[in-house]
Amino acid sequence: MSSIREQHKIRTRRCILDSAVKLFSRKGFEQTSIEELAREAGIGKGTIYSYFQTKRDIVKAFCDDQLEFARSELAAKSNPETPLIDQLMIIFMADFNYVTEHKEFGRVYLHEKVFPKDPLSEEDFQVQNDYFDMLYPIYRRAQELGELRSDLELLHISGHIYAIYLLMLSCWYTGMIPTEHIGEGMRTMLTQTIEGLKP
Amino acid sequence: MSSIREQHKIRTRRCILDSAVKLFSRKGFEQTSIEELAREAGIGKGTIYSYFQTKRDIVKAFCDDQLEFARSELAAKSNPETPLIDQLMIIFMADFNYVTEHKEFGRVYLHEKVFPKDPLSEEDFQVQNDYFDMLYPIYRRAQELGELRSDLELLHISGHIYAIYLLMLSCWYTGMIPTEHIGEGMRTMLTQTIEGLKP
DNA sequence: TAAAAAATACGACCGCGGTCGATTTTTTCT
DNA sequence: AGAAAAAATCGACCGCGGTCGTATTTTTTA
Repeated sequence: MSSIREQHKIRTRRCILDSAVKLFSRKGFEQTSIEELAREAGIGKGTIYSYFQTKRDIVKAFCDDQLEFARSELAAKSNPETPLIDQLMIIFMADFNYVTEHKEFGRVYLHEKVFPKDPLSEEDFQVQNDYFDMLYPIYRRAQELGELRSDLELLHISGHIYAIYLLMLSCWYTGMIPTEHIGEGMRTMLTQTIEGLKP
Repeated sequence: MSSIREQHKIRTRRCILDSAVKLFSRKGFEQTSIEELAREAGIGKGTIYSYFQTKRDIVKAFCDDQLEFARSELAAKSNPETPLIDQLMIIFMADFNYVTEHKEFGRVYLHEKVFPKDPLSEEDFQVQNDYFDMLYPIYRRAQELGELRSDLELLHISGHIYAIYLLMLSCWYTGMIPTEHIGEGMRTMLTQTIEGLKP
């Protein structure tokens, strides 16, 4: 029904996000001003703030979208018959490769999501939970196949593996591990997670 | 030798840090302006920038100092005869309690240290390594006592436990786990780390 | 001890993120 | 169709982080 208006809004929003990807990737997040972004998108500065509440929210919106997309992609690709660790490697390395190509977005997003200023909103929790939910079937299947203990809560298993993923991201952002070694590092740590630290 | 000048510099630096602790804790990091901080410290705005390069560096300086202090404290307290997990709980809960009382400092510090904009400087790496080094004797002792596998590199063990610690901090900052449950969560996850995920 | 040199303190100034009321564009009502 | 209402656009404006040239204080020199 409401046509011109709605369509235009959707197009403008896309345009802002596209311009953001272009500029943030090229010049960095902090080095790109909202005015520049507005100019690139061909709109006024104030208009951006009727689409996004803060500069960081632009990153959040983009990443949430991408995460949703990645989730649907992976749900299709995943093969429950391959060993757990290989499935995890496929998922996390896909994620990781994405981050390396959008370093600035990943960084700002991680700041907001991992160590936020205020507790996460109900909506942000949902994004997080949706991601965990995607992995649950994999863990459950691994439990059935005897690859994972069945006496552990799925939440704790998910959390544990998420922790390892965060660690690897941190190692990459800090420069402790170069891009080309992240894969083997990830595999080593995942193996260690599954095997355990005790003899 | 150089007296008046050096002494005054040290005193001013302390004064800035004290004022920062006071104001950041009371009003939050972003909500406290440098001008306010300068007024509280009884100096000019520009002067602050001859002691610290950026606003966030004030937090970094404070936290690095505290970390150094905490390290020396713990080295004295630690008892190599208690079970590994209890030692780790003592160390990390001490850290954690400190963070809860300096939430704003911890948040800004973690952003800088875990997902930094640029690779960590040599100096920042040192701070990190010093912290790991403090834990190495504990892990080595645990290996000798048969509590930890001896075929694992200490770096990987340290990294793994650090990952769990980051996870718990994230759960706290996001509001996923309330303060009073962090202890049991930490213990659960550490146990799971040591036992492993496979049957 | 006076003057030169060096180090430190300062606040006006700049560009940026974000706000707000005035203006324009679209929709709804009669 | 035209008027009234609603929604969206805009850029001047505000406070903040950070810079920089100038003023002030301390140290060195003679």
